[in-house]
Amino acid sequence: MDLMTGLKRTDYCGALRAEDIGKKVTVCGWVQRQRDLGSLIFVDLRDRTGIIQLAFDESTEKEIFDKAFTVRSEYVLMAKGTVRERSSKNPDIPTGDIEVEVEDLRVLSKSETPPFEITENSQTAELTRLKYRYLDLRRPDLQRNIIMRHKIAKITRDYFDENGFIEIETPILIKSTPEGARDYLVPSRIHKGKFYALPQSPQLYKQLSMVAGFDRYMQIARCFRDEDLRADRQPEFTQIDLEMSFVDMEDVLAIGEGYMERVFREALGVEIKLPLPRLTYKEAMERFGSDKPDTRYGLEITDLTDTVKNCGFGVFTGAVNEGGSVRCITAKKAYSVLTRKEIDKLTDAAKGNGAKGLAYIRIDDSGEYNASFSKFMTDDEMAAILKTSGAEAGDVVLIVGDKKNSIVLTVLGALRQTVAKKLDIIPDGKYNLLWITEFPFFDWDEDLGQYVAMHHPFTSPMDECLDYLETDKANVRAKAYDLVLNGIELCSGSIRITNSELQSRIFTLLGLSDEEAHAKFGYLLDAFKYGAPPHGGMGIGLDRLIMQMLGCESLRDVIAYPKVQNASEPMTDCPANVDDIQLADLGIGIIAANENN
RNA sequence: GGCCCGGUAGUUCAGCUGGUUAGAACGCUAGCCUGUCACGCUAGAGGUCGACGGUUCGAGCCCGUUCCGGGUCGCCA
Repeated sequence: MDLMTGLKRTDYCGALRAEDIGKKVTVCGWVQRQRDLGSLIFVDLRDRTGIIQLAFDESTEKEIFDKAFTVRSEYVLMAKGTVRERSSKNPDIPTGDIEVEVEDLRVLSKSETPPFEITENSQTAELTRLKYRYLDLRRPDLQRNIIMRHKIAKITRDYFDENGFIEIETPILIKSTPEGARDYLVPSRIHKGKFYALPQSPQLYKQLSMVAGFDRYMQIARCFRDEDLRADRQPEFTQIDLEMSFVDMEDVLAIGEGYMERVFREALGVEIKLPLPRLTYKEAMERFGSDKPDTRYGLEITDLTDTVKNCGFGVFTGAVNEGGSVRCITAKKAYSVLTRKEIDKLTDAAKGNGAKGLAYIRIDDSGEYNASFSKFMTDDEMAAILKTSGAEAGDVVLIVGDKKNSIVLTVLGALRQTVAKKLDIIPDGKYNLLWITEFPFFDWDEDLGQYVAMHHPFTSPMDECLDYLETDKANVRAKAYDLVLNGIELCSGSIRITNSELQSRIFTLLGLSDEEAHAKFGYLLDAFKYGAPPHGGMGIGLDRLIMQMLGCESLRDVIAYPKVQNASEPMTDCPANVDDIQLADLGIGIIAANENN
């Protein structure tokens, strides 16, 4: 007899309620726990909706009771019976008023003792959980996360569909364009020695879809980047990719904002106030020292350049005289937390970020201060710094000066985050979304010794910058925008270039000859000869969005089968060696095989 | 590639200044138990202390190398 013969599930475990008392039900799921009281056995049966208690009484159904006796954790059961009121209720679970008095029990599958308990908030090492990800995913918190992910994807498709977007699948095997992140390469059997690449994003295909006249495109697209991992970075990740024709930046931002409002409302019941705040890149850097500022807390950067430009401390005046600046953050009520020892740690971190050092003033609760540089300063000069920085009794001022403004700002930006965590001033349950606009078009690459595109070479410069593209590259700004959520870059996009003259000007500025440009992106440039509508778009990091919405600390908590830090997957043990026949088929030989492999 | 943190029963951890047979809790196994729900009680099994090498009369502990994991910088148009 087939295991399922004669039985059909009528209800999910967690869906049963007191209203169902008296109802004949059939439920199935996994054994959370079996409690054997002698001549009475209880089994908690779990499925994706929750837990229902099954009750077995030796005196009424001996044969079924004996079967229940053998049941162990994670056995798969199907049970038919009658819902009844419990004689002692459990107020801690939604089904705690009822239980199923079992009349037919089938063990559909046995289970070995699992390597860790299937419970919420597991303390088990993540590596162990990832080796047995199918068990880890049974845990209620991960079930919730993955189901929420489904829900968000559904809201996403609904929203963009209602706004006239067409979902188009773009290829996974594409041509490598070795710019930006490293590509994952896929060898070709038919064209030995040639390679496909996995897309870092569907960028060029979505622009081609605009040329093709689809007008509004979206895709929940898998993207691949062969770079090192972080808590918020996986080598393969999912992006809500979109592109719109006949629009300017405001239209794209409006669609993006509308999406955020919708997804937060429908998935979390959280209202996001529109329009979202905006900061230019320059403002964001000067106030927060970051192009993805966390605005849930203050601790903003103050410019001390004017205050210290004539002071007695050579480090400060030197920085100012060489065209740099001196700036600070003022940590309120930080005297007891930011001890000398802590500041030493911060100094090391600041040096790691490129600063020469870190100056500080610590003010105790009586207003007495102690500064790392006070012996170089007059009392008036110190007083001026305290006044500009807004420091009061109990505060700590952290000061960085450098001949390069970018170093001063990024170092203070990093300190700002570290100090906020140490002071524990970052509020929970807040979703601070904001746009960053007017990104620099060019970025100076120290290694290459030339300017490269900060966003990508198809990004349109701002109209007012067109006059000085060649003469003042450092000040050219782009029609590029990011959406930031609680200090994480959630989304990035731009208005694209559709004018071929401008595009070739840009390629020239990036040191790309016509031939090179054509070899790399010829199909796009050709396409633009046949009527390209003005267009722009963006990509929204779906994994990061879900991670933030659910308050998770790692992308691994919202991706069903994630990779670990060395880009491998512990469950399947990939990547793995392949046999020589496969390699021969592809015309590939391994040059530097690791001896340990 | 750099830096920081970690690796001891199945799981989470303790293990002193280097000193006898490496402990606890949970889980697991067996027995008892009629209203449990983290059931309770009794007994039991379970360890290459990540690996290799060194110092030492003696190493879980000290040193070196290495592997693995986490975080981060570089990197991520």
